[in-house]
Amino acid sequence: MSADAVLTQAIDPASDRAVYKQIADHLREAIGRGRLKEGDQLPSEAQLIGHYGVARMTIRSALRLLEAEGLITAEHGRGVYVRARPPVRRLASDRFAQRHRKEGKAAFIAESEQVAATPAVDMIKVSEAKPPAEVADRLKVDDDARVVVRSRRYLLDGRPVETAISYIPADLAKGTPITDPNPGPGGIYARLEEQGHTLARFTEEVSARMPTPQEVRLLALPPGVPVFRLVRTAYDMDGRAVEVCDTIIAADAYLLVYELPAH
Amino acid sequence: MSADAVLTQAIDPASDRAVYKQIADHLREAIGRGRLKEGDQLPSEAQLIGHYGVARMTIRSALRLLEAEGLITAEHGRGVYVRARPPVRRLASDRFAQRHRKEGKAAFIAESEQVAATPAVDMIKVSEAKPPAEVADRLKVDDDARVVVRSRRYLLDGRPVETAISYIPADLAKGTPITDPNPGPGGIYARLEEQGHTLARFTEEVSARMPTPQEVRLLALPPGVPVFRLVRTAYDMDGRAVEVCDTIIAADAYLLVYELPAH
DNA sequence: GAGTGGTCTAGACCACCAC
DNA sequence: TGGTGGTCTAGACCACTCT
Repeated sequence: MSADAVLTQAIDPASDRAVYKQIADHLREAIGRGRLKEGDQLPSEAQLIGHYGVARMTIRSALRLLEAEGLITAEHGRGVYVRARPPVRRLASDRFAQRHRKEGKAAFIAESEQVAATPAVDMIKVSEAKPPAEVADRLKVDDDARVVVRSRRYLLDGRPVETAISYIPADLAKGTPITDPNPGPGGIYARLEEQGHTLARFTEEVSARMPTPQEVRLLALPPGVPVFRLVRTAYDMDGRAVEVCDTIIAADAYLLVYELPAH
Repeated sequence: MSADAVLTQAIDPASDRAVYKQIADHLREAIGRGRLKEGDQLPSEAQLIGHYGVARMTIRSALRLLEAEGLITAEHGRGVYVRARPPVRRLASDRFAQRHRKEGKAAFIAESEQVAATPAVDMIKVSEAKPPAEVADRLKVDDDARVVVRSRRYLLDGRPVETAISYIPADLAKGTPITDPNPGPGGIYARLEEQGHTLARFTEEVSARMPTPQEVRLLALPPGVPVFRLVRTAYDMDGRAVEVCDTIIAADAYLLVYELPAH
């Protein structure tokens, strides 16, 4: 089993470094050097206790450290495994370009075709409310203006990958399918353009942090995986902000690619 | 003290949820609702033990959970505090635009002026080596081509904020100050343009993950803070990749802002 | 010196999984 | 049923900070 290949080092009792950190160092190094590969099972807690001659909590402290670093996942009743990184999806900065909407496909649908996965959307909720202050700022509307709030979750092959909440000024959405759960072909951007609000540009604000417990549930996130938060604002040809979309995605599943001007 | 305002709830022994998770829920809620504000001290472990009537390890499990979420930091001998978020620096997508180089200022220097902080660079190392495979791909050179490797760390007001490693094809750098620790006014981009490689565009690939122990040291990162990794490739007017820069920054200190085309 | 968090022990019982 | 990880107890000693 993997134990023989991994359990080769011993604790240095003279070292100032805590025993559990030394054990974590050994395991991290085994993963880094490829002695433990993605999906491999680590030695069990009992084996680690036997090899290092320490108490169980000391072993568990080491494992929790590596879990928080995103290197391993513990599976109750089965064992501890080297975390397998999910296939990475590239999000290109032109993914909202008009040409991608011409065939009546919303951005998420078009992307999912490239990775040959089955897209789905669930937990769709549409309501009208006052915008959060952050959103009101970006839409340049009053705090007590009304906005249509569209929230939903995206899935690929049944696995949740993204949550999103869109905010559209109510006067732009009223009387259009934007207020329906299903906004029709091409998504809400197509509907906004039909209303004369041809999209001119977007800004996207990217941050990253550890997920909230709610996000852990919604995206089925393992420990040690941060999330990206993308706040995208869409502007029409008149420079008016017509939508703000607040998106949360698992950071280990995405690579964001942007073009920067040099002039 | 804060303890009275916080220690108001009790464990539900009928709940399936683990006791330490319930305690973490209480404290997380107190932080979320503002009963505990940034920088506030949490009740001590002894106070929490007394209030909840559980063993110390149970309290510590709850605190470690919140620490991994980035909500609190423990300070040895002092107490546990609600994590204060550092001031956020905006990195705009035009930060490498040529106009910002005209005054002889490298990007980092120009940015630091906007936040009225004192910039510094240390740990500068310049060497020549074979590029990592990822870099060779982006530079479109052979794996055994030679590149100049420039690594350094940036600081604001003495606090480390960024590490960066640049890779420049050796034939572009030879005989220029690019191989010197100090590349001169405007940085290496100014030197490349002097050599006739006027910069046309950049791509930036953004990922996020938990930091390695080395990154924790170099950037003085607290637990529960992910890092951004930015891999930027610079292209000249002929479409040739002239530099790849691999940057690590603390995710809690940065907001990345990009412009997306709509056409 | 008093109070704080950091590490570690040696047990216990439970829940989940695979055989 | 045996092995796995998840939770919890009741201690101990240590290192750090502040007064």
